[in-house]
Amino acid sequence: MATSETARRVKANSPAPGAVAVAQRRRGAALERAILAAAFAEVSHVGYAAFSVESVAARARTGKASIYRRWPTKAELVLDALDAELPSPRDIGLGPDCHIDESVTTEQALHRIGETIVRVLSSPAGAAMRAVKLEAVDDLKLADLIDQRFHEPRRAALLGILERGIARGEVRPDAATPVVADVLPAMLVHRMLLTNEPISADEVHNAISLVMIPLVQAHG
Amino acid sequence: MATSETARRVKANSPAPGAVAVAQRRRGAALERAILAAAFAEVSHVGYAAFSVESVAARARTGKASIYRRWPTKAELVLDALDAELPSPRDIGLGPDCHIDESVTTEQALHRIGETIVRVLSSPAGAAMRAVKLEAVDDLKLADLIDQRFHEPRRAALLGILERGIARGEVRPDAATPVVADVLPAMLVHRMLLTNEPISADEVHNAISLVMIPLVQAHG
Amino acid sequence: MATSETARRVKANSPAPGAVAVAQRRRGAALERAILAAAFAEVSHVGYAAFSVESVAARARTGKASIYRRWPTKAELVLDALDAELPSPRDIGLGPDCHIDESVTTEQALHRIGETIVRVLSSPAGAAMRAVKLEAVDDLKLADLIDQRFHEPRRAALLGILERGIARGEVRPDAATPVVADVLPAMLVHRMLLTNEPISADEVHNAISLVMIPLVQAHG
Amino acid sequence: MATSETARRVKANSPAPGAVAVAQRRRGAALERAILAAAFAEVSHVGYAAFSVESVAARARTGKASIYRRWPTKAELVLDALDAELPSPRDIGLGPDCHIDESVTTEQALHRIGETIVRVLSSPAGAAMRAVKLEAVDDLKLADLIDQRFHEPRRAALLGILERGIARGEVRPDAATPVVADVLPAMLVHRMLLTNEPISADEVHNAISLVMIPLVQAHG
DNA sequence: CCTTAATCGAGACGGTACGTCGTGTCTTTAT
DNA sequence: ATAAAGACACGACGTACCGTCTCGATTAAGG
Repeated sequence: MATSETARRVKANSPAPGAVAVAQRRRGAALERAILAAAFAEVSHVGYAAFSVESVAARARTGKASIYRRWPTKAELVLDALDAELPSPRDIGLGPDCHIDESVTTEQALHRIGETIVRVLSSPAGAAMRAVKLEAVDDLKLADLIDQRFHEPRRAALLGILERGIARGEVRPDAATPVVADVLPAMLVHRMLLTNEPISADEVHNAISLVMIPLVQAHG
Repeated sequence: MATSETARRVKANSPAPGAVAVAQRRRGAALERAILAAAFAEVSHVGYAAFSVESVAARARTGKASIYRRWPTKAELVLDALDAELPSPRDIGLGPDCHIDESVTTEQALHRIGETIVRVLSSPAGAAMRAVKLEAVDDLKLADLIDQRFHEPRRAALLGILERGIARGEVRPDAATPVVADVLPAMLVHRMLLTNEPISADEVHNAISLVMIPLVQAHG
Repeated sequence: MATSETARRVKANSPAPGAVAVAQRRRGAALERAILAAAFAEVSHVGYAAFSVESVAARARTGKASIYRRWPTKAELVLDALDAELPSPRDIGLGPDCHIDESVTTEQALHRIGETIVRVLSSPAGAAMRAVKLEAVDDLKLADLIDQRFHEPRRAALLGILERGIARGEVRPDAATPVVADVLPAMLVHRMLLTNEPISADEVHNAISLVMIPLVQAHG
Repeated sequence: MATSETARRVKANSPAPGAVAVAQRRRGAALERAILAAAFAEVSHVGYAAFSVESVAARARTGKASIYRRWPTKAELVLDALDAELPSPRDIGLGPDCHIDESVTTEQALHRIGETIVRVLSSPAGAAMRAVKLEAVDDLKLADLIDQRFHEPRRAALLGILERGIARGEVRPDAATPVVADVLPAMLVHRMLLTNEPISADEVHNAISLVMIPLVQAHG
């Protein structure tokens, strides 16, 4: 039995009368983009908890199967959606291969990256991202994915800043390690998770001047 | 009339005719404890995401209504369950009035506290706690509760260690601030959330020797 | 993960503003009747092939689970729905304990039952019933069920008529067997299945006068 | 941009790189035969209800389009499959021109034909055939095709036997009518559809000795 | 012989329905 | 009154097929 001797439906198939072109059936990358955009919209509007594959499919005007074919879990779908929409380090001029102007000091660069982290975390997308981490609590693979996608680039950007600082004599030579590079994001994320209140500019300033700078500065 | 001889009838409500005594019906505090224990067991076994009120009710051999009457949301139920089962700060040697032996250096004390944090975070209850924390993203009350219950004692303990270190001349005088005291927990929690893998002793060691010590040490 | 941290929806729960009474939630027999009525309506309107549990649930304003709790398969649901709505032999005065007027001859009684069979088979419900048999082709249990519910009563009614005929001297004494009693329904059903055209009164007449009467009549 | 590194990419379309030769692509009649064989296999193995075009395509190692191009509906596909695989009337000794030995009585001939009907109906193909027949309830063309292919030959054979019986003095002169000739097939088909259990030799015997013989015999 | 047009194989696509599960509410029965 | 049990209305889950469609790869035929 299983499924369907589902009545031969009188195929409507009318091309949405009024539509200019028949809205070509999308496939491949175009469809993928549409789904990701819908997923991002969905997660921004209703949040992660209320997020459903069903709604995304409806919003993207596609079938659930086309989504499940690409993303096995809700978390990975949301992750990709965020990835496609959130600014990457490069977008804000801090990517590993981005040139930073000579006049910018290490401290200023740290501020810039700190503010970006805070801004992203504070957006609706940031809330979604934190929620995805929830999912990752019991899911090693997902946790790794988040690390690779979100944290690794920032870690690299920070490492780059530290190395540049060494070259400029502002940072002590042994400070450019991953452990040190993780300190700033860790503090900001932790702070956000703890109190769930907006992080003020002062707090970012404090984290940098009271922790990062003392930690890395050349004792010259 | 000939109605539905086929229908699978709801089974007669006989109270398991073999049961000798019906094991006294619990109520009030006794019932509450049973539910919390079941919730804790559930969250430890299947994790937070797969946690369901239905399963808790089954495990506690009670009805869902008895649970909903007491806890409006899953998060609060789990939080209460954790609260009831997790060791208190004093139990793990982090109480504000716990004495540290003279012979212990600041670095050794930091190690001790780092290992304690890791041990608690790594337990099943810790996993649940992390999940509740992330769930609490939009819930200030929950966030505060967790902060007060889990993080505040550690912050206090760390501040105590730093002040003791200043007295012993091992720590520079201006390092005993809440911001600095939060660095170690932040790093460990962040690390845990990121990769969800067990944190090795080496990593704790690194966090302390590469970050905490350079950050706080007196420049002799 | 599985299901739902499905957003705490702001329960509308408004009792259909304007509704006189809150339309008490149905249960047990009342709900069952509503479902069967909906199923019958559905099968009559769209036919068996296009019949879906989903639509029945919608029409009966209940959930699918309440249907699946009672009927494991579509076929059994339809069967029960038909059973509840179709006339039983007793309804048409041919039940085993129904008294038949003295003045009615065996031949007339056979006509009456033949016409009833044809009428039922020709109704939308009859079409559905035939379709249920399709399902039964690979399903022994279902086939038995159909036999018990639909054919056994008619067989009994026919046997009753034959026995009455023996008492009246119109039927030879050894003709009142199940095999003989099945001949008329078999012919009519077979004829219906074969050509799918309406069966005329003449055809029923022929079946009776050319087959049944010669088969059972006393040779006196 | 950083789009969906997670997305499970459609696998590259390489033609199974280990396969030595790609086993010639079929078309036209050869392909058609392969599809019909697959459809027959499918209907024999899983039955008519669970039959799916998708499975047939997989089994025949072709695409769904190649099937839909040829058969618009499941029923027609199955019917053609049966048509191609089932034995023709002549193969089973029911052809109009098959000679019956002098020594065979009418009763013996009826037995022979009854057993043949039962054998065919009981085969997997017979089950499929019954299902198609029931499916054809609303499809006159299909109904006719089945009638012509399966029932007409039997009716003719039976009429032949009855006429031969008249000539031999075993059958009363007015019994050789289509209505009478349909009685035996009707009973057997009906019996099969009803209970879906194998029909024993005894049952065939009963149908003949309790119904056919009394019905047709000369009263001499 | 080499195009060129079919048509094949594979499977993505937009859908519908499946049967299951968990939600939070409600009802019933038995303490 | 409240506990236990579980039915109920609902909505989403992830899967299976539907019938249509697109996209190379293969072929058989025609120039």
